[in-house]
Amino acid sequence: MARDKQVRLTRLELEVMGAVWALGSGSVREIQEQLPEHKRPAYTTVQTIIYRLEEKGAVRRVKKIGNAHIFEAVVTRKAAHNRLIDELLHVFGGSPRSLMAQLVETGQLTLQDIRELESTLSDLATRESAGKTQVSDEQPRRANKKTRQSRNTE
Amino acid sequence: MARDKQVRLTRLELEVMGAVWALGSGSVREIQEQLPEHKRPAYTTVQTIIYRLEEKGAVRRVKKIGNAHIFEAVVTRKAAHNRLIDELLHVFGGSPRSLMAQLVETGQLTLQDIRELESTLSDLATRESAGKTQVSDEQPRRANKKTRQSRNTE
DNA sequence: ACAACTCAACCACAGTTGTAGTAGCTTCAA
DNA sequence: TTGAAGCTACTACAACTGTGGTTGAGTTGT
Repeated sequence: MARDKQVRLTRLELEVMGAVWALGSGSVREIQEQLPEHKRPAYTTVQTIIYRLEEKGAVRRVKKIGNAHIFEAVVTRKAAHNRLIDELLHVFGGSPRSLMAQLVETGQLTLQDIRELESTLSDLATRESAGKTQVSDEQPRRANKKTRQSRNTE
Repeated sequence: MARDKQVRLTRLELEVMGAVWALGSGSVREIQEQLPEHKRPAYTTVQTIIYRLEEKGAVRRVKKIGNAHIFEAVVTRKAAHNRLIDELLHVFGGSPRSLMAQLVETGQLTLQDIRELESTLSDLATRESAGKTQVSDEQPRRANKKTRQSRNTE
């Protein structure tokens, strides 16, 4: 459960959060360098965004190494993604189905994908009864022994 | 085919476009009144948005009734939705699957839904071979004789 | 101990968005 | 033909976004 903080993130903020999530934690410099070189803003731009994210409560300073602050995400990737989905769904009149339909229609989702999802899912539903199972947040292909500490809040 | 105009729409603009799509065409007043009463902006606010949408090429004036201009959408609902999906997908690392996974995880999409979609889809795929089939954009339940002129661009 | 670096803090600024007021045409009913 | 009502075309403006410069303090190798 754990009520997640609801913040609206802009495009650039999301981009930066992406870097933070990928890093786990890091300095502004590290975060900047984590961003793809082509669309990599100036150091101070990233810094500004980090500050704004901090005000919004999306990241926080955890410690200081040398004279550099180390930041980490407060808002989880999942929470942020959820927010986005909700907004998208709102536009779609709240129907996840029409969303999916369109994904299919544009070929972004194949029948194949759906079948896979379905089987994964029904498996999951079955074993659901006994023991908590966590659906992985990302890289659903590599089923390694869980990427980092993924708490229930994540 | 038919290359659709790619415009970025803001939340409010989308809201207004929603009204325009729903109406087919209408005056600023009609569009305003089409919006849900709770979040209904002032007349002039809607007017401003319409003007901006016009500049962006998302709507156009089709005629004049009395002294009121009648607007209609240039950008289709589908095109706009697609744009949104693409952006969301970008955030999700381009994977529609993780998007779906999350929809499922949050219970916004049930196994049931997926199965239905799957069967609808495989049916469709089968008859695809012979004759163009159009997956409906909205209200998939009421199969009435097409809501107005829906051109191939829609 | 100091020069060379690196960061943190601020500041700036234009473009976008949300929101709406005002002034002045047009129309329509009397 | 006139006045009310409805519209259009402008204007305003604050908050939010994207982008990055400047300045000065902290850290470090030599």
